[in-house]
Amino acid sequence: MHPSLSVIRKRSDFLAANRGLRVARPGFVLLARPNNGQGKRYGITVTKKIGNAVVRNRMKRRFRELLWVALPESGLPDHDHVLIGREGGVERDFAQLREELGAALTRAAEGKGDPGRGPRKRRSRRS
RNA sequence: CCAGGGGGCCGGGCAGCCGCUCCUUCGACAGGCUCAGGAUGAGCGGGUUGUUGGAGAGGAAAGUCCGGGCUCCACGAAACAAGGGUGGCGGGUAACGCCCGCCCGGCGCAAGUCGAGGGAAAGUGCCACAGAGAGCAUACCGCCGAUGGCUCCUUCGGGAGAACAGGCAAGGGUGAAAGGGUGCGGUAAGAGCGCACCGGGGCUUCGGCAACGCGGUCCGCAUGGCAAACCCCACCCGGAGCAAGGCCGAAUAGGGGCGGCGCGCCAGCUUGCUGGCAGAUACGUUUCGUAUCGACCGCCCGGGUUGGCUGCUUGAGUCAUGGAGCGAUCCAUGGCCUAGAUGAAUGGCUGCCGCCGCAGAUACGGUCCGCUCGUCGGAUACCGUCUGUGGAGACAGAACCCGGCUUACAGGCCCCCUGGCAUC
Repeated sequence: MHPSLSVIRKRSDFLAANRGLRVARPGFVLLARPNNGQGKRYGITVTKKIGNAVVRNRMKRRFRELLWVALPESGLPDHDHVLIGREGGVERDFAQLREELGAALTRAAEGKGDPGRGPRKRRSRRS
């Protein structure tokens, strides 16, 4: 891994990223949010809706490769970057995904995100 | 060759570029700790980064259905009860609901395969629908009507008829199941009523560790099914799980205990310190002196949040050889070390080979035909071979570790067996 990168490990950070910039692309959704000077961090979310463990792991591995290449060059400094897998992301061409991620990062750096999902119903969690 | 049965194994390979995790060799960098100290130094331990060498998902890693190891908790021991599980017999095993062998029964020509396979005269309950009748069985259609009565005839001996009483359970019909089966005799018609064979039950010789089997003998033999309904019998089982459990340091808030038990007044200014007086405790034989203390401090213990380390991979391990056993499996000797991740590594991209289909080329090999039987001549694109092109690539990702079971699975390989056909 590139020395300037680190991994997001806390659930609360993932939830916080939801409130940041949001750029949607056919294979994935990019979330970006400032993190108070903790450097460039990344996280990957692939839900069970996408497929079984094999499919999910493969998607995570490909996304990780993409991020390792793209973030040191064009990532947003001191931001959390979260990639959310979407249906079709596994079959999508790798080079195409790379271009789309670059475009998404550029767009996020300009501060332009897609409209968010709007206020979600809060589900009260036990524990 | 065709059809079928059983068992075992594999489940892509090679290369290039860029990477990940864990060990390992040798450095570099900046900290830390300990020892010694004049500087220097010696040792330890991780972190970052480079470098040398190495390892890195499955047969089901899955479902989490059984059985164990390990850990903590509970508990005098044991028995009983409750609840759950298992259920032919013997063996294997750490153990099992697993495996092996055998027995019995069903299916199949056979190889084989399937079976929760203890108890139904201990008791309770259920047997829907259909059907006349379904558990102290029953009589709808039917059969008979010997016997008694009725009608008719009579040579007065009796005969014929209908089917009232009554007898029967063979045949039909219903059903998953109708109170042994087939046949002969028997009878008015029938019926284990009698007999033969088959089936069943009791007792028993012999064989077998046993389940059970072979035979003998007695009994004409009403007493069904469901126990995956309750139940009875025999045997087994404490609970929770690696987020188990153990350890470590720091910051912040802050609980308990012990000790200081005195918590005050005055002045100065740097506004929380200094000085003085009073005070408490200890010591010194005294009104005195010295030391310490002074509303928060010191020490110890405990809990919460977060992080790190450990548990963590050497184990009922695996391979080879030899031996015991029909086998599951066990024993001996020797070799080997074979993933340890934690928002979770074991990969990303590309090329070639291999697999399948289609098109084309080739008479080199197979194949077919002919004779002069040869290192022969001819035919043919069916197979091989070569070229091009298109496609398929399953089920599925370790999470403390083992033994099983179950379920999913593209394609492929090997061995054994059975039946049929052909040839010798």
